Amino acid sequence: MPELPEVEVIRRGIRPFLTGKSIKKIILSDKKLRHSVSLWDMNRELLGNTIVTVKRRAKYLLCHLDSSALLIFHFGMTGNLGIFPLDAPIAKHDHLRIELHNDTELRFNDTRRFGSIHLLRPEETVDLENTFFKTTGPEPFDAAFNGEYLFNRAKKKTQPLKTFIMTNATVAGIGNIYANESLFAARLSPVRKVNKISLEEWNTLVKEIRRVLQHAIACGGSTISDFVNASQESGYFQMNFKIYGKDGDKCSICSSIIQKQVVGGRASFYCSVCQG
DNA sequence: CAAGTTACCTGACGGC
DNA sequence: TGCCGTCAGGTAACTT
Repeated sequence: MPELPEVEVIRRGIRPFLTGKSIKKIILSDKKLRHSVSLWDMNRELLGNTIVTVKRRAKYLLCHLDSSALLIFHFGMTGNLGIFPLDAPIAKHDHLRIELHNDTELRFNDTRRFGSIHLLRPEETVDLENTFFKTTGPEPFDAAFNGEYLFNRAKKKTQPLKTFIMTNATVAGIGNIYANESLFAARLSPVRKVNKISLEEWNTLVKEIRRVLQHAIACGGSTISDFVNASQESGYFQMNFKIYGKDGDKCSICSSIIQKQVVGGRASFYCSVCQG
């Protein structure tokens, strides 16, 4: 379930193996992803071109080509990218293989196919923020993401706090796990109505979201479930969750029993004492 | 227009 | 043993 930290870890993991490499061959599986690209379009925009930078925006990974074309990956629930020797066995659910000129291969694997692959032609990449990312909110580490921004955005809404921060238009990259962890760190209840949150509380939440995400990136991304880091070694660092999946356990602050409740259709974990 | 619900997928797991 | 229901959650499309 790659959220922002996991995508960032994948990016850092594969970037050195991709930059400066040109694309020699592309192989697609016959399975459809949530969104995918035809082999014909891939070949036209990618073959013979060189990857110049690997970036991230929200939970998307962006491979910029020297032609200015852009190959974009979203990992959905179970997606992953890795670099392999050409003769490494093909895994079940490998949906895209991009052979590079140095006889290595970038492989996109996605068991549940909630992931997506997008390809933008050079002329489509000039103003990404107003096109592809038109509805995507600020990055959590951007100055634009601050207490005042959240306060103003929330004041006319009645949503639960957790749903609000998981909405990509509010802030990019926060999924269920880090929403739970950030709210616990900020001592805020997931079910609070967002129009009742004070500016001071929003400021605290911004600070805690950044701290939680930064910590997760530093831990190499979480290794929960089927996330595997870019070098394909499962779990080299394990993020220690304080609240996610801990229902029935004692709160690390006050020893009360951690509760589980569905909020906005998603499993939510919280301490009813600390996050009153 | 905001907010809530469902569809898309596979695999792991628990109950019987 | 094996069958079935449930759950996991990112996002878009849908309904209320």
